[in-house]
Amino acid sequence: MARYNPKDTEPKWRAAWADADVFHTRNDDPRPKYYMLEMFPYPSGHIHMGHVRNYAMGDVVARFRRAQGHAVLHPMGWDAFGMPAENAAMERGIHPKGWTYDNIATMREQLKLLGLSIDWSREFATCDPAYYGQQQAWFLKLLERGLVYRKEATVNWDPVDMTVLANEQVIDGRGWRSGALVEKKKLTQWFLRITDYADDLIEGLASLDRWPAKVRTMQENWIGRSTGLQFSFDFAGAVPAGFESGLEVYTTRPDTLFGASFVGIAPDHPLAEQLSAADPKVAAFVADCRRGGTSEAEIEGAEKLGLDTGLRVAHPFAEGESLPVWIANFILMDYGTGAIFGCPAHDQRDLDFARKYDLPVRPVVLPDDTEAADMVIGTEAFTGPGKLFNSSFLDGLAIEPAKAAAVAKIESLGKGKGATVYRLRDWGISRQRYWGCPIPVIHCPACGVVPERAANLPLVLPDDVTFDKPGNPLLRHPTWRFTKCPACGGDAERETDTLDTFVDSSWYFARFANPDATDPVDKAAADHWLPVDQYIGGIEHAVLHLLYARFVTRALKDEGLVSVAEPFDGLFTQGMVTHETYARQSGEWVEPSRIVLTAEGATRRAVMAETGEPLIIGDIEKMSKSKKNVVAPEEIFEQYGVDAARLFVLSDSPPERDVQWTTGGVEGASRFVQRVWAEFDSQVEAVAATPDAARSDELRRATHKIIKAVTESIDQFRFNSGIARLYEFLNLLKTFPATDGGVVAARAEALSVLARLVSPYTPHLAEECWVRIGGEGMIVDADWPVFDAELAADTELLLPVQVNGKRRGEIRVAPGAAEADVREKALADEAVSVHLAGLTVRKVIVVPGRIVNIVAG
RNA sequence: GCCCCAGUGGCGGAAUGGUAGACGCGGCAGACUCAAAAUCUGUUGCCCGCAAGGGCGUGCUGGUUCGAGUCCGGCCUGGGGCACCA
Repeated sequence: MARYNPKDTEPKWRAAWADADVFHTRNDDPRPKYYMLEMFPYPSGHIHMGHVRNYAMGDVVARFRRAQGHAVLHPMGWDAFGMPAENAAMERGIHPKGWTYDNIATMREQLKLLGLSIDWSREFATCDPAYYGQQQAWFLKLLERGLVYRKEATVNWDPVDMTVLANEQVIDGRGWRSGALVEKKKLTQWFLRITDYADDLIEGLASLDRWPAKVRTMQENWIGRSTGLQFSFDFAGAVPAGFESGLEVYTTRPDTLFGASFVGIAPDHPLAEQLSAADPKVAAFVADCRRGGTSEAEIEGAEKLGLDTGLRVAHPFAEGESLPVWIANFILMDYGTGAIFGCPAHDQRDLDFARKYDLPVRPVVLPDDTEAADMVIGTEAFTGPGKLFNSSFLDGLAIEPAKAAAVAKIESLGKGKGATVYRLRDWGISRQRYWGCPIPVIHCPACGVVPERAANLPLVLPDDVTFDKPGNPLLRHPTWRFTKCPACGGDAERETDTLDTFVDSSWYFARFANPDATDPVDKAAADHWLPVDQYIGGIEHAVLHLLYARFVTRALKDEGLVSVAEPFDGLFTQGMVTHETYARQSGEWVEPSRIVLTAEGATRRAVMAETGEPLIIGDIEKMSKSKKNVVAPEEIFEQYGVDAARLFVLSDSPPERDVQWTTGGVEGASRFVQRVWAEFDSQVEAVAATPDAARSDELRRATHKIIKAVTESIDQFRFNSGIARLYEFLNLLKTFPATDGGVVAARAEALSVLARLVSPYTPHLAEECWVRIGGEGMIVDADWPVFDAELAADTELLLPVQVNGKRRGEIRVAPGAAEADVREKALADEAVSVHLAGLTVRKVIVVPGRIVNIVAG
């Protein structure tokens, strides 16, 4: 019996699949479609274990659906624009284009090693002019529709990457890629009007029932819709220039208007700027506010600061009453109107502010169990439910009706109206970088911003650029910038900003339907394939890529390019691959490949392989170069084979959770591969014998049960449980050896099923096994086994019998046995009756097919 | 601060309200071997016991139930998201 050698077998089958072009998908395939997509990779140069897990998962689903008779679209491409290519260019003097395409070539070969069922004929990179030219085409359509605009705005500037970042790309005050503290800068930038779709993006979430609730919640929070009232306060006394119609504020608590004790404006509110110009004291205060940092810790510790402007506004309801106008550092200009009214009794920030500056605190909401006289606000604002009091016409109303009444009153006074406000801002897409999709517009001194002519697309990035100086090389290019205005023909300049790479990845799934289309999207092909039936990727894109893609799909739909609003019908967010860390006493990290692990009982030790120097076993963390806890996929493939690696990353943890890479674990998977092969390889000439009906029946039942279990486990993304059942099945199969002539037929069925059930996980092994049992064609073309419901059901049940909730015995009964019979059998059981001695049976609970519980006392 | 998720053997984890710990890793013992590796077999939650057997046990705590890892209340710990968002 030969040991299974993946090094010989795996390349052979990959070549066989490629030769037969089995994974080529036709758009006119009449079978039901299934679009399986994993988030496409950035071509960093090497695949890592995270890729292995992501693509192995997708491949299991793709192969499974394929075997079930679907026309499966399973493509691959490259998210190829972006900073690292430019960094490489600056550090090593190579061109970003060459660097990127070289990396793609390397990674394509590495991915192909994984044996993925991918239609490589549809491959493209976002940096291909054929792709980004089409992106420029739809960008211009959106520009025409007014979904793209340009404005001066305070933006997030990453001083390390020297570019602007969108709000979604600033994590805790730092650039998402560089980790540098983000600065605020005023720049003229291009924006996509994602806020136009804010409502629709929230409403759409409800239909995404195959998305993790967590991602939907994150998007909902990110969009941050709140409903309230926007209205203006009339100035009482002096009226600042330009504010004749009053001061606009926004509130979600119009019911608390009678508790208002001040009005606050943001330090960068136009009124504050106007006052600064006239008064150095105000100017100094505003400058002070700007100095505050944006990081979490700084905001947490920041003290409330305010300055009384001396201006006053009239209370809209209470005749003759007026409120002071303060500039306050905790009010944000870019939310609502940049101005609020403060109700200290029922808002913690307002209360902190009021206590510091000695402003009145007037409670207007009374908790149901409290007397008005006892309602005292100390250092905590009351934000709970109750009835309005101290509030004139609102008195006695609960909060919600009071809100409605206040809004109605303001509306009838013509001072404002109910308003919905979002936390979401428009998507800033300008990047002051070279390696991205050029924004196809021209700045003409006479005509202003003029779109490039469609006929001139793709507007190709020039290759002859230099990276010897920081900043955008397009700005320094001697000729590319300078062009003629498409409208008037006069001298004009091209836009030198490029598009955020998240634009590139926000529609690629539609392009896969037909990557050669002469329009951005081949409508018929996209209508056939979209939406993606199953999308898989990391949770880190919950409010980045996944939100942008939903928005762009809607925009493209309104443009008539696609028919769906939601691009991804099912979403699965897979966990990361982690590894234990090892360090020398000095704190220096050590690669796993240089250590030896030993265990004695529960005590584990790590030492340097060469010197025996004891090491510290550290935390289990995401594989990263800095912690040196990285395991290279190629080395694993070389040592254990691709199948074992694929199997292990899916077998050890639920797919949504992190999986810890361990040598022992991959060795276990490798052992399984060997043991499966051994079962197939041990086939001997069938010995003529009388079939053993009982034993054959037992094996057949197990076989049909495993079909059911594995089918369901893939359906439900419970790969680890399904694999465990396969291990179990193999253990059982080993008790029906090939030499047993009585089970020849049942064993043949079991092997045929086993080969097909493991094929999504270990496709190379499965092909080899298929040949060994004389399967027809390649297993990749074989049908998924179907279980016989009768065989998959039990013929005899082993029911536990409890006495007062403790398990005391077991009885064998037929499924569907009459309750009275089960009861009688349970009471008669010897082990049970021992525990019933001296007790009176009060009640017998029979749960059919499950358990018997005897209550006795 | 608000919202969400998770806590089960030495480890990863399994368990439609119904035999807790499947399966794998690790450990221990044995077979094979001159020996080691590989492989195979057995065993492996904790405590008492020679054994048969018994007791305890799913973060803590209270409850619902014939029966709770699972449902409900309160708490603790860890992780994630949002956050001066009016």
